[in-house]
Amino acid sequence: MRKLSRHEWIAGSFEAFCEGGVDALRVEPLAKRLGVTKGSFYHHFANRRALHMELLGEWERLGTSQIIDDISDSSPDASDRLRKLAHETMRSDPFVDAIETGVRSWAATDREVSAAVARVDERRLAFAEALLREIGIPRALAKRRSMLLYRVLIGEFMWRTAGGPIMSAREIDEFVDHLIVPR
Amino acid sequence: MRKLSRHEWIAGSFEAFCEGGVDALRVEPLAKRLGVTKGSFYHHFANRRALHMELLGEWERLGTSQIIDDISDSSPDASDRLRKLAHETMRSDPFVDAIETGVRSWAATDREVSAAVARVDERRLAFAEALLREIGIPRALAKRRSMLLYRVLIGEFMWRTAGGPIMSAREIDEFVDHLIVPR
DNA sequence: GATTCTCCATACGGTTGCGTATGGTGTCAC
DNA sequence: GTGACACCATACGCAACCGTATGGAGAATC
Repeated sequence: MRKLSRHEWIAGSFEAFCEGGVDALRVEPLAKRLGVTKGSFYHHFANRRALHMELLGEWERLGTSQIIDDISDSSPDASDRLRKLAHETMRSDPFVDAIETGVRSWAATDREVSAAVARVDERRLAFAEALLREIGIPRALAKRRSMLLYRVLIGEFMWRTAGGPIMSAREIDEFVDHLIVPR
Repeated sequence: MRKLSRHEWIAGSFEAFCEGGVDALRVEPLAKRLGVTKGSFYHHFANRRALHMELLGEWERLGTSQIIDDISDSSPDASDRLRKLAHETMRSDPFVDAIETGVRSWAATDREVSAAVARVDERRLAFAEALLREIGIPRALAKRRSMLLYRVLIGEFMWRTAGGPIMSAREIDEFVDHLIVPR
């Protein structure tokens, strides 16, 4: 008899989420997928919603700290770090694409989710804005440019998910060049 | 006894789609919403999928011609038209936001939908690219910049749907300025 | 006013999924 | 080996929804 930990349930759910969004997070199909019955699920989670919120929380935790920590001490030059941030986040990764677009789509019909997305967005934007200010861009302009960067990033995720061509390194560089120009 | 035309069904479905995405396009809830029973639905449509494809087709038809026709003969100056295009498409309209994000989210899990989205994207991109070329941007650069514009647009839709601040006129202008700079 | 056609209500069977209740199986502690 | 505990299977009731079958109401046609 197969025995699963709570974490194995979460990991399996993430996979399912990537393939089918929230709608794929159904107890019985997940159980079948994991080779158990829903008896296992209801041992680990109170209900369906509990799993959803667990995944959302996980996304929120990883969604900010991960990349930010990675970038923060990569170079003493702020524009290098910004460039690296752009390349890292734009890097094509079907797993990341699916999660980011999935969560954002989900947010459209769920207040709790959109609140989490808003928190993540805020932290990511603050990070990008701080980099731009360190480069020497004045406050208001840095704010606008960081939002522009973020819109491009979200657009890129959605775009790739729909099957569009990946943003090339050259495009990314051109774009970063524009962001860091003093004006 | 209330009698509905096929078109009234489609219009009502669009509303529901704006509020809840594809998932809200369910026969019985829609019927209740429209004040009839599903007997009416199955008189006008073969099945649920048929309605979905009808709406998708409608979106594809309107999604391109609408704005493009509006812009095409608005000014003799191409950069003015590009600026107008940016402002028009970025204009905040909850109805448009919901549909654009809803269709794009839907595309993530449905081949037929993602194909339609790809066709619409292609035509919109071609239009923007043509404007940039008319302005004098060389072919390859115009292609990259039109894709950048489009990513920002998609990002803006998703961003607003999640509750983020609307892109200001100033931000749009700054961005267009960057797109039309000769380099 | 009988016929016909359009549109719809109702009833039905079938599927999928949620959540609960209950008991079973394996694994430790001792 | 006997509790105790963690984990799971099974069975159940319930709800939502799909699609079909059938007949009825109303308007139009003649």
